[in-house]
Amino acid sequence: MPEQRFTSVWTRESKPRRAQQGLSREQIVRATIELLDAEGMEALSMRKLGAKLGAGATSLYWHVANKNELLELAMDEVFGAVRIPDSENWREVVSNVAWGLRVAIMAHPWFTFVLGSLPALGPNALNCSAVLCAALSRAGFQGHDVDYAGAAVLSYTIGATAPEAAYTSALKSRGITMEQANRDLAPAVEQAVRAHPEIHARFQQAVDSTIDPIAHRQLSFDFGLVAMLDGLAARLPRSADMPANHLTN
Amino acid sequence: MPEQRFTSVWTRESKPRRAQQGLSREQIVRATIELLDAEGMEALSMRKLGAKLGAGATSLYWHVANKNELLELAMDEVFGAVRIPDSENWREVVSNVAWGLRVAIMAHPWFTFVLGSLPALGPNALNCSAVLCAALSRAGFQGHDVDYAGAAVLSYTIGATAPEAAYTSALKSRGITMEQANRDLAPAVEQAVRAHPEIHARFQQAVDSTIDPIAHRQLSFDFGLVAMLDGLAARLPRSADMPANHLTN
DNA sequence: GACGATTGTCGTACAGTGTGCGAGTGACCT
DNA sequence: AGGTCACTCGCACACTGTACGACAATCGTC
Repeated sequence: MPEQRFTSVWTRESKPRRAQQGLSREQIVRATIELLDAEGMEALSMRKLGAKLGAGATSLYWHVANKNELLELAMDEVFGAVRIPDSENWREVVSNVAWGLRVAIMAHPWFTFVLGSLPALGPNALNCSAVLCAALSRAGFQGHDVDYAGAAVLSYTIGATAPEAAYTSALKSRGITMEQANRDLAPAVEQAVRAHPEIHARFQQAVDSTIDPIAHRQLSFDFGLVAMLDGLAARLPRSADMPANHLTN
Repeated sequence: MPEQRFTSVWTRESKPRRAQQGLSREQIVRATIELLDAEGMEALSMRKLGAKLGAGATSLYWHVANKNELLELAMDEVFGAVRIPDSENWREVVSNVAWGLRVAIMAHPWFTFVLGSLPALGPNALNCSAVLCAALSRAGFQGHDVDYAGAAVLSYTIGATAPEAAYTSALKSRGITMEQANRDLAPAVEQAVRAHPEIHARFQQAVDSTIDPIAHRQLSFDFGLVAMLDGLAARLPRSADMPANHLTN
């Protein structure tokens, strides 16, 4: 049996391109993202995408090996949308990248779906990593710890945002408002809270509607991010720079 | 237009069940997990699942509303596989739950895929949350901070493990060994590292094969987890309990 | 026991999917 | 002028989730 090779958009050299004419890979990826944003993950089909571009479905296969490659490209584009801050303060850099990534993910909820199925090896993903690592390196981390710390921040950011994006996206794709969902969830939540009194706030938005759920989640995200940064800072040789002075009480 | 309602396996009361006969929901979920484990996400089809159970494909629809519900159930089963520790020490509890969840996810790589598309509202997911929150509450967190801290740990754990599981799963489903993948990735990695010298360790497994990649990732996971726990501990009123004394240097 | 209601199974069918293949088209280079 | 590429696309195949309605089996009630 001939052993398979590992392939990804990022592991093959690109084909030579003729002068601009008709479809281009960039154009296709852009259309893919538009379609995904507008109609969600399961509405994306090659035929629909082709139609949107005024082309046949199979024409796309000249520019892209398969649908998965297309998704890899789209995912990396989201990583590319993260604005990279320019600052000397490592906490500021790391924090801004994390927030930027969060915003990008929330704007493209299908992102977490793709991330769950395909590895993220694109240049923009690597760049996000690299920016974090550079800042952490300047902060004083050394050796493997640089990568570990960078991965930790990235992991937290993605892990915190993914379920949130999945949820809002699930609502949107079924055409349900958040109020309606909260109303539908209310009995189940009530029962869950009765069984586990410890988690009263996690779903409190569903019962207590005076709290803005979006603000609530931002607070939650910030709490974890600050904790992570504090934990990292404590690892630095002399951590004389800046206490944890953030918007959480 | 009649507004849609939000539905999930967990938001509808279960049907009355007659005495055990033929298919059962538990049996179906078990078979689903077996099939997913063995052949991966995209190999799961209702027809194949029916065949595996010696039943027609559409018979399944009596016990389950649709494929998504089935995935929700399977996902919650994974949450249920996390062994809940019994300890007074909050760090031990939290740390063990995090590691347990990590192990469960790695054993069922399709998990992160489902998590990316469907919200996790099942009892076992809630229970994981609740156990964490209970420990954190005993540790001294109060009010919303309890939930925030619990969510932070869960988020980090999932975010750190998801891409890893996705990657190994992608390899497995294409029948590629890790050595082969590393070989295929090597040129791309080399180029990436040249462009971003900051991230030399993230892919070092691909070049320097003397490091066991699995151990490497465990170290990385532990690093972030300890940082998160340290950051949380620092938030406690009097953090006189136990320094960060773990396997990282 | 009889009989209607409920629970459960399944064959068929429909609309739609990703993508392999091979024929076609036009632009470029020699 | 002729050949070689970069592309586009129609067709076809195997396969998907699931709505529907016809069946069988078992139950509660008389």
